[in-house]
Amino acid sequence: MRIGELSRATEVPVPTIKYYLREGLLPAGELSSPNQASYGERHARRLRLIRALVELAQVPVAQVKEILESLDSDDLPLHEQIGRAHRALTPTRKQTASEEARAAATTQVTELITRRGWSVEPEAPALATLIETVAALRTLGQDDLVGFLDAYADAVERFTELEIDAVTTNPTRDQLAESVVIGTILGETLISSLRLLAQESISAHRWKDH
Amino acid sequence: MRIGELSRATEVPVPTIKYYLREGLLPAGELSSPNQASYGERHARRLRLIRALVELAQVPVAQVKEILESLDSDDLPLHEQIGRAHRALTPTRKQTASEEARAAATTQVTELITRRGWSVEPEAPALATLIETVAALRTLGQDDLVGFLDAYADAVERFTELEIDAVTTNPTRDQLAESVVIGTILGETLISSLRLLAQESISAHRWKDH
DNA sequence: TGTGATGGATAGTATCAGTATCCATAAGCG
DNA sequence: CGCTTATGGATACTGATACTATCCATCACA
Repeated sequence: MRIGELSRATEVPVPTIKYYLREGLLPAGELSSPNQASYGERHARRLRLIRALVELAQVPVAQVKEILESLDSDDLPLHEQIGRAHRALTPTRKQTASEEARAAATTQVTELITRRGWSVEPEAPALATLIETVAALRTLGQDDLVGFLDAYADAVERFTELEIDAVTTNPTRDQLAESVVIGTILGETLISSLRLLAQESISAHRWKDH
Repeated sequence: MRIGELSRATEVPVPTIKYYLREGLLPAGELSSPNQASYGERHARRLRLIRALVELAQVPVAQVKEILESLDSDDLPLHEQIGRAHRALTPTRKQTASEEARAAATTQVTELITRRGWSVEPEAPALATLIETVAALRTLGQDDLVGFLDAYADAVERFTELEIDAVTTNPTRDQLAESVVIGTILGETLISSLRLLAQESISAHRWKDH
């Protein structure tokens, strides 16, 4: 495949493909002469993955790069690969909450994690986000939602188990890692749109009269 | 409160507050003279909400504006207010999937919705996202994840009911609408960080040896 | 009376995700 | 063989977003 065919096969414009090549998201094609390269099915597959992450899941290009790098480093233990992808997905946010709000939230989240028996490294980026979110909800006067932390955790635990079961059926390690990453990211898009639909449907019934 | 005090109270820089004023995210203070305005607790509250949405939930400023406008239009029925906020949250995405992948996904999603008895308008933006996501998962060879659509929907339905119950305890309509919006948006941040933590924890146990 | 803050307007900046342009070369066609 | 079109690689440009910075004519307050 030359670049034009790759473009037609994936519906990604040629200049965009060139951009991804420049940025190192897509490995270079095999050069047959200084200005002639050929791309294979692997490239098409990778390109489709990039588009799904960038367009659908709105993952920034720089993060997509890190995620793909973690996928490509199959010398790492699987758990470490997943950890890297997670880190790429959770940008270090500015701390929004006040000192004391954060302290309270930290205690609450830590207790939640102990209660559930989760093993989480203290540096996990998602932990910081969770703490900031709980603190923000408190500050915004939404304490009742915070009261549902356990209910959320229940639900989340349940489908995470399912996901991991599903994904474990993958024959090779490579495919396994890729499935986990796709599942993590597109799964989120899936959940969030399902949630919006559920909300609309339930709220329509509940507040017909308001 | 003058702008400097508002800035100190919320830890938002003065130029940023001015920017939000310009963009119409924050209502102007009450002018006592041509260059002297005073802001109240309502402004501080609004500002904290803006920050939570922009920094924590990464909602683009333009969308935040629409969301706030829907909150402020309490002449609309509640369900319509929520619908507007939803629309602001789901940017119309480019269609990524191929014709036939989308057709298949549409059928599957429609069946899911019927099976669940959800009432969803066909123009709901989340619907389009859901369809594109299912199509993308298929294209990327993750059919097994698509098989879990019902399991996801179960979980999502369960906590959406809880949220709506919680939020319904709010005394006034204004507060109710605000709670729904905050719950929708920050709830998503909450769920996604819980999910990442659950994944790390489960994957650590499951793949110690990989 | 003068020092610092304020409202309002306008301009500038950094980052991001592409697009566009150029060029020397190569491939395919008649 | 010549001509058109495509290609790889480099560099430059663009439009959107979310602020920052600067200016200036007031204004409050010590």
